Amino acid sequence: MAKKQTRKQLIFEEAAKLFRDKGYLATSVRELADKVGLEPSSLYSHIKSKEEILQKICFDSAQKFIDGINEIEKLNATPSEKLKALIALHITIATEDSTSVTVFNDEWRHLSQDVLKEFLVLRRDYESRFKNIIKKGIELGEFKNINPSIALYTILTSVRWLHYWYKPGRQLSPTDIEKDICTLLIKGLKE
Amino acid sequence: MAKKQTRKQLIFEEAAKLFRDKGYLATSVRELADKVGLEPSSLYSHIKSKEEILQKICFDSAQKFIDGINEIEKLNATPSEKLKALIALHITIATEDSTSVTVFNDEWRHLSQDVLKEFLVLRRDYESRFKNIIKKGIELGEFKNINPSIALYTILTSVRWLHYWYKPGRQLSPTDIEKDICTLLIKGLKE
DNA sequence: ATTTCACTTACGAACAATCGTTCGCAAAGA
DNA sequence: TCTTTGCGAACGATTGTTCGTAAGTGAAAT
Repeated sequence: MAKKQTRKQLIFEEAAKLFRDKGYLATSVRELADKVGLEPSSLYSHIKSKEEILQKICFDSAQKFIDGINEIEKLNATPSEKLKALIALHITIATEDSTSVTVFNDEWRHLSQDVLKEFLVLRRDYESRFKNIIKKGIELGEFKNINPSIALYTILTSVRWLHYWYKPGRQLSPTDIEKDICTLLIKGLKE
Repeated sequence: MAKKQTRKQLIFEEAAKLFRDKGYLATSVRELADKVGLEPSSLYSHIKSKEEILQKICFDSAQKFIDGINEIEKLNATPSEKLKALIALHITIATEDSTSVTVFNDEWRHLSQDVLKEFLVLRRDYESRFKNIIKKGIELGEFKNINPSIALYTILTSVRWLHYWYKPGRQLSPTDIEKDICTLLIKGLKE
């Protein structure tokens, strides 16, 4: 039982790495089997399909963001503080689960129709809640009167390069990175 | 001759759209042929290979950015002004060539080894020149003392969502968008 | 301690489908 | 007549997955 969990886990981990490095479509089941040390057909004792793996990665990652924003919304804090917490959340997830998050960001569109629809609902909901925090901040005069969608997407995507640059063991810690990105987005680059 | 150009152009345009919507690997030559109104084999009277199309899209887009930064570097302007011009450049390209730029951003990694190497050289060079402008701004005290790489990548990627949100005919013009994004990145969201 | 039994895991072979591309040949245009 | 363009058929390669079967595993029964 414990061993089975380990094998299955290994498959998902190696798959995530391959999806990240080559993309979902460019990753073959045979290649994955090779990484895990099995024959292709043997994989199917552990997984239902190749797409099942992508689904798990995408929805697990999504859940992390949702859990995060759930906590942040509960906070008794100003929009400024909540926004900072959100940026911190994204950076934490991007540095701690860099592999999965890259796949989540770049490969979700290869989900099959039904699952894709589910996924997009989650995403739309998340974006809407994020946007509400921005809107609130504008209302209260904490934020500049910028189009909320523009602010939302600029902030959302401005954290999406991390996986490609950040390597654990870099001189800069996630905390340092977080500080700089927060500064840039909230106070601007200009001195 | 004119007709040939038109046909070939049509193929590249339809291919770009398909690559944007489904990804390079998920786009089949048969599907492309269908869009163009030809049989698959007939495509090869106009193109050398499927990858040739991807190459053209990627390098043509790259050239636009390079041309842009060439002009900007020549300007007798402060780093602040140059940065603004760079952001404007990215937004202009993203709104005017939204299709190609999306492919350029998301599909370059499917270029074959040799060409990929070339491509990455161009990109590294561009990023380095962009970063130098940021560094200069920090030196002169125009910009905050943020890690230049972090500033670079945050700015670079913060413009990459446009293709997904921007549709010609939206209430917001590219100029409006540009204004908001510049404000956000340079002066920050905080009032 | 040994045997039995059910269940999980692994394998080799093969499947149908799809992929990008080639080839010989005909039609069309200059 | 020569070159360009288009087509149908087919190529070899690769794709995700299935199937029958054998080996391994752990608990229950002898």
